[in-house]
Amino acid sequence: MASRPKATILDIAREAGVSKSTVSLVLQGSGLIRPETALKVRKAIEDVGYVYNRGAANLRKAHSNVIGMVINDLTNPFFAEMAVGMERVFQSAGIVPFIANTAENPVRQEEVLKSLMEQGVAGLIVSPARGTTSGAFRRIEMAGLPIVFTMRRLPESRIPVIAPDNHRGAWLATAHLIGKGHRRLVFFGGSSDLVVYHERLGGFREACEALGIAKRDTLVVEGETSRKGGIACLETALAMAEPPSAALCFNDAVAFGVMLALRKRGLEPGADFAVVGFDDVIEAQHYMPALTSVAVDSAGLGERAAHVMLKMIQSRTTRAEDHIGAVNLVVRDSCGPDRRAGVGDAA
Amino acid sequence: MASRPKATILDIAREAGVSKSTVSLVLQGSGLIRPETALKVRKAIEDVGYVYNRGAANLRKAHSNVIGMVINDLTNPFFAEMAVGMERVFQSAGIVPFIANTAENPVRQEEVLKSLMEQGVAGLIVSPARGTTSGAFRRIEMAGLPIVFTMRRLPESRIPVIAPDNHRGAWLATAHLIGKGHRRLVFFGGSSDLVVYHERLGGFREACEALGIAKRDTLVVEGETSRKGGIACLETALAMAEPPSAALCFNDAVAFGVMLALRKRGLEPGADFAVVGFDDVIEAQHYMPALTSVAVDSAGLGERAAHVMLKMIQSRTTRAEDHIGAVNLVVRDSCGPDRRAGVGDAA
DNA sequence: TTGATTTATTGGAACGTTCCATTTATAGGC
DNA sequence: GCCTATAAATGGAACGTTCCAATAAATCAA
Repeated sequence: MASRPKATILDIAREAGVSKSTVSLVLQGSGLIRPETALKVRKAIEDVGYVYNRGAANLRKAHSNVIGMVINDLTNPFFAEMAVGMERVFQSAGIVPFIANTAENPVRQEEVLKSLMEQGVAGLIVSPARGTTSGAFRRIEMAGLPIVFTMRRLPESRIPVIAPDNHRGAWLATAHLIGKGHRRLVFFGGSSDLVVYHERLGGFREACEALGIAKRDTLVVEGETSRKGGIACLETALAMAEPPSAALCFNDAVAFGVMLALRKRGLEPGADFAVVGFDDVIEAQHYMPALTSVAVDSAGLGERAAHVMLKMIQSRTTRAEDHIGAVNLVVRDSCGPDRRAGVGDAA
Repeated sequence: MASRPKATILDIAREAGVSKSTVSLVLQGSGLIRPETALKVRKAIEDVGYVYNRGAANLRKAHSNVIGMVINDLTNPFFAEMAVGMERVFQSAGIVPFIANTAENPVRQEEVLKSLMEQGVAGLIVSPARGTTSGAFRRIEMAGLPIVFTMRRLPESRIPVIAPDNHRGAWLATAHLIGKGHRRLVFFGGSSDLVVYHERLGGFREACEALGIAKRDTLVVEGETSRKGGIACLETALAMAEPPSAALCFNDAVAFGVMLALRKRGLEPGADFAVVGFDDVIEAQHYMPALTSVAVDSAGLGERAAHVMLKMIQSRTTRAEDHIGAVNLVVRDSCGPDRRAGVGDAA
């Protein structure tokens, strides 16, 4: 039963009593073949259990129907949502996306990209792993393969990027916190090797400055962009001589960690300490308290990225416009007023 | 800049002043070539920006290094965890897993499987979409391609399965609830087109029977295996003339939905209504209250599946043993005693 | 030196497709 | 009947690799 010699179009041709060219034509759905002949061929295909060999085909026509999707952290629901958005549009274009996970590991990313290219993908959608060197995509660009970045950009690369308006999102969230009466704020999580980090932190800082928060009252604690990182961030913040009363978190995962750590210390998120997240993953609305977060429409960004990729493939170009997606702050229950100041409305 | 003609080993050969065979040998890391020659070749490879064409190679050697991983719901963190487990072991074997999502859609699944096969994968790890017909994998079996199922099995298929001990897990969870004094229990979520459903429901029923719960006190409410499904389940249960006091949920997503719906009605999960989940995803421990759930070690199952697949590929067989993974109940705060009975300890 | 042995390198056929240029069959016009 | 136009089917070269058998070069034994 194991591995009989695979059937080829020649086997089908023999079985159906036609030539290999005819079989090939049928396979491609050409209208040149008489319907009855096509039927006969299709039956033969079924009978011999034929599997199309795309590798062999690509040897001639070099137009594969798969695109690679390289993601830095599959366990972050945010990326899963984005992936689903992409799949929606690719499906209707007859393209199959293969997803590969890099787990934030540049070495792994290198392997994965290599493998995808060797496989002859038509294009690449990449959310680069942290610490990716700027040369990592040189080979891909050299090969003239369409590529777009999502969510993250590389410092000095000219590869098109599809990402949310991080700066604005952070600005909005920060303004919200300040509006609630908080006067000593902190930015939690992320690290400076990420461009996104600078964008979000920039929005935070500018909002603070614009709305009259003193420099010495706008704090920053770097950390992992995960629940664990959030826990650690809160610990360091509370250990300060003069702790902040509100935090903007790099993403929702960090915010969840912060809320968790607050609870562990007997503090109530929202009432005793305000926290706002970034990304607005589905879980955000289901937490207790529900998390105020910057919605980035991950599925929409995924769709957008897919469309850009499609366009690039069709027009065989390697250039495209950046796309900065709109964001909006979803206010829920995780940011009450600053207790000490006694300003603002109840959560 | 766009799409120059791609370099082939012949271009490299010319560049390096050797034959194509030599280049091929270098590419495969053969020890037969003189180190200096190899170096010269590698330099040429770098210079011309060569990309290996695995499709062409597979035409001859038919041993690809990619395996396909077909998952029914990428947004369920449970599967992402499993995927990560698999990747760990594949990576060290030099195999690249490509992930494809079917979104519980059998038609989509068909397309994805076809594409993966055409791409010449070495094997397939599949968590079948709900409603998959038993014939869906016939072609794959005919082709003698190694395939293993994870998490779900098909009614009468002989394809090896890697899955948790659903029956036992449900039994343990049910016994726990009964031990807490509950006397009228319900099973929430899932539907009978899933084999897993029958396994878990079976464990629930047997435990009820064995531990003296009357048939008319063991209820069942089918529903989607999602948060939304959980919400719906609770609504129907509370609308009953004689509502249950505790629920075993098909999975954690359903349990989260149930807890959410309880809150909306002003009921406290754990105190007013006991709920236990299944899968023990990471979120379970972070919910309020923390969810009691059946841990299935998803990453471990993923690793297991990967190992089985590796073994199948090496021994070029298409058979393998099923593997039923151990489960254990993680008791947290979501199951207090039955209030009405006033039995058992405090949560 | 000559042959035998080992070490490096090479040409050519094969893999399963596509596609162009042909050939063969079918129909239409007179 | 023959010629032309169209429709349907076909053979062969090409795609980029691997691998076998063969050659060329280097080393050794005598």
